[in-house]
Amino acid sequence: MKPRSTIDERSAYRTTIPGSAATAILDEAERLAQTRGYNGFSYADIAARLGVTKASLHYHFRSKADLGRALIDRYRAGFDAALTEIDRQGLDARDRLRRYVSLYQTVLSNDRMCLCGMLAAEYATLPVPMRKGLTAFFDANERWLAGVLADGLRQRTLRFPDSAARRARVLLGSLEGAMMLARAYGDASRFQAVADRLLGDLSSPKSA
Amino acid sequence: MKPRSTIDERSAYRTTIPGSAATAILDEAERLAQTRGYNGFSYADIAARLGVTKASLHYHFRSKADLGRALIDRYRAGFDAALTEIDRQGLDARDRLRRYVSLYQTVLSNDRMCLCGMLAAEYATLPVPMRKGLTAFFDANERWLAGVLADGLRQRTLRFPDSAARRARVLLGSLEGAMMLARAYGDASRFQAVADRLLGDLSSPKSA
DNA sequence: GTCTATAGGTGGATAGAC
DNA sequence: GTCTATCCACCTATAGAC
Repeated sequence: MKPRSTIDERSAYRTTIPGSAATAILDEAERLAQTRGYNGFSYADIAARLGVTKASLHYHFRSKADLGRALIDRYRAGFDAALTEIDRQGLDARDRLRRYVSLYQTVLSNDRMCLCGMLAAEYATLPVPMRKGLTAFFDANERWLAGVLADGLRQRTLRFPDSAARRARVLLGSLEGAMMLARAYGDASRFQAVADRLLGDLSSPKSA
Repeated sequence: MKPRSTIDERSAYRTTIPGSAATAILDEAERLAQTRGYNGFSYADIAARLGVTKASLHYHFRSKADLGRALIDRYRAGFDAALTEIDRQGLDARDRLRRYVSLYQTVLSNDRMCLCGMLAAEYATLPVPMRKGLTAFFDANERWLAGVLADGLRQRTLRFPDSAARRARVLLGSLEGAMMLARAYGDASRFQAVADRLLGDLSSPKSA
């Protein structure tokens, strides 16, 4: 049977898929950054885990700043995709928020912190190129949340006193903070309890 | 005129007050930890700022872990004192919460993050002796907040659907998270806006 | 693309003079 | 209490062989 293209053919005979080395590096760097922070891991940590030398890491990511930037870019893309997937399912505002919270919960259940929440703490020490990506990530989260909240207001499935944009900002900070503290306590249920209250605040009736 | 004691006499002729070296070290270490994190500063940073050598720092704090622990202990004591001072003034629950928020705002206006919120991000990399102090700090904050919230509930100056203890946990995480994000944006007013909403949620009437 | 080898710097920490 | 001098581990990064 003839392969449909040379690209497919090459793939079939390659033991390592294209970019897999870079992907493996990013995977391990992401895990380390989410648990120990950007200043809390080194090329040596990644190299040891992957069974390669530090020098080979520099072939894929010339500097640690480059690696850090790639980390944020990929994380951002994954998050965007996850939000798009939530939007695709035709859920109401409350269920979309629940799905959003479950993204955090998944991260936390792997003993990790949100990558960008983690890096926000280290902001002052980060290479400048990494900083822009951070606030862009938070801005994107706020925009998505504001859209969902505005939708919930229109549909009367959510209720809150201020604007959707303001409430989105409150929600984002609260979830990141709750996540951070839950991780320090090593107790993911602590996050879930707070998140449930935050969502409850948006849907509970104003009058008895 | 005869000094009342040799202790007083010595003090009068001493150019440096007792423990002032240790205090200066703690002051600078605290500033660095609040802006750059525990893993983001070194003995060299402190020594350079104070115009002494690294070796002399080790005389006062044998290891960086010792310094880190002293940092948390002092921060905790200062916070306890601030909360006691708030309680001493006979304010109602809402004003006590406003004063509590203003403690955060003061820290933030110096371009700093709450020391313990900062260290919470680095939790996995911290020397074990430092970890206990962290959660103890958060526990104390939650207890104080829960007390104020319960008081507000009794006085009917505050209103919220769940228990004071649960709401205290929501509030603490939300304030720490808002602080972290505001600092990344370099915008203290961002924190204030969120804090105002969080407090507003607790006092706004449930019915129109 | 991965290796060996190494450069050049900084980390926390200690010994011993003053 | 502070200094000089030093240790050794670790850091990011590069050169050049394979």
